Amino acid sequence: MIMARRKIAMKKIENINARQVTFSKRRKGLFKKAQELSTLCDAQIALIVISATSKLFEYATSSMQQIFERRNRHSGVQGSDISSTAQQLGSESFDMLHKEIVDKTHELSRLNGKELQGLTIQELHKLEELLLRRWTTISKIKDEKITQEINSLKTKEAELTEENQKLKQKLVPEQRQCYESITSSSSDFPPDNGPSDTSLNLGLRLFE
Amino acid sequence: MIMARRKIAMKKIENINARQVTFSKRRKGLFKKAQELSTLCDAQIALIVISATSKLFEYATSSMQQIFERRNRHSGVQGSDISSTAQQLGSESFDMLHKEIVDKTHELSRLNGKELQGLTIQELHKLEELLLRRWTTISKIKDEKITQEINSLKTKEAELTEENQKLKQKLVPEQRQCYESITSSSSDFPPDNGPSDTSLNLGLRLFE
DNA sequence: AGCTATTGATAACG
DNA sequence: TCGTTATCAATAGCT
Repeated sequence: MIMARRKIAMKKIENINARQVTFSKRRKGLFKKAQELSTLCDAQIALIVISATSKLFEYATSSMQQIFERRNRHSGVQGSDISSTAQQLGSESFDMLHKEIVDKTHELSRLNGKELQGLTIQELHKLEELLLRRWTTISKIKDEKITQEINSLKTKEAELTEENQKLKQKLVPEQRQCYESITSSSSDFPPDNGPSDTSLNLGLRLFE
Repeated sequence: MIMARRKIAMKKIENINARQVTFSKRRKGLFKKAQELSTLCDAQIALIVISATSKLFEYATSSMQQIFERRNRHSGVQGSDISSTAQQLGSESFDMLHKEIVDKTHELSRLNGKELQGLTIQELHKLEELLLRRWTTISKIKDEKITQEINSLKTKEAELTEENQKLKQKLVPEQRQCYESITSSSSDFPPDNGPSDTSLNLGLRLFE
């Protein structure tokens, strides 16, 4: 590239002001290109840019956003049965991933210098891809399971709420009054905007 | 952008062949732009692209690697080394997995086939460790969130159940009977038959 | 921030 | 996939 009125050398722009301007312009262009590539070719993209002045800019397609999870959630939550289930799930996945990596490594070891240099690099790339794919797969499966779990709980909640309503209707007015407060507190629940989202939506979203 | 002989609509290219070609060209262009931006403006950049067919491509400046290595070391505590401006600007726990993959890949790429077999294996082991650590971290964060969500739902459920019981006690025996079935059905939960396995097995085989 | 002269990127085709 | 080329897009230098 390099363009317009005149070419510029492909080296660091020394003039601070000019560099700043170029950074702004090119950064914008880069992000646009990234977004277009993802749209046109259905690719998953993550892009992080940090300026010389340490300003951070990032872009990620939704599928990549999962990975941008933030850790600002501190839960003081004790392990429920479900919690341990989740942990278990994690361990299992972990073990499988680990096993795959070990196997792969051993297999590569067996190649034992017989292979070309290029092939080794190739294998490395394969491994790398494999790992990423593994991670993605596991992550996805986990999400699905979690979503199921949560939906199940929500369904149950709905059932209970409904039963609740029915029961209340059976009560005489005087009795019902005793429970008014409880009722209202439990019926205004987190706005159920499409089940399952809560835990999966915290990615950042740029370009949307 | 959109260019050349004719403009193209900014939507997914349906023709598979054309999409593949465009992906190749644009990806190349995008990486070039990224490289130029980093050179001209002394910016730190990490870029990961995954094609619709799950092929992985990435680019990262070396300075980016250092930053993330440092950040990863402190990944345990959120506010520890956040004195740096870059981290203040948000996304402090940004995509460590992908970042590390990128870093590692570049490191490995730099070996450029010249290295000994043993060293390659070493690198593989490093990569393995890295990925596992990343995966674990992310998995943990997610589990925490999930646990929170689920516990919240469970609390709600308990409240409703309790209220339910109270309401039932207010009913005369004949009425109560009508709801016996509902109660029991909603309390026994989906058979949690060994979570996660089925779906985790669809992994690809190695060296396919 | 805007404005253009230029150069760069690339869609269509071979 | 690779090369060519007509066009469109990005942007360097100025204001």
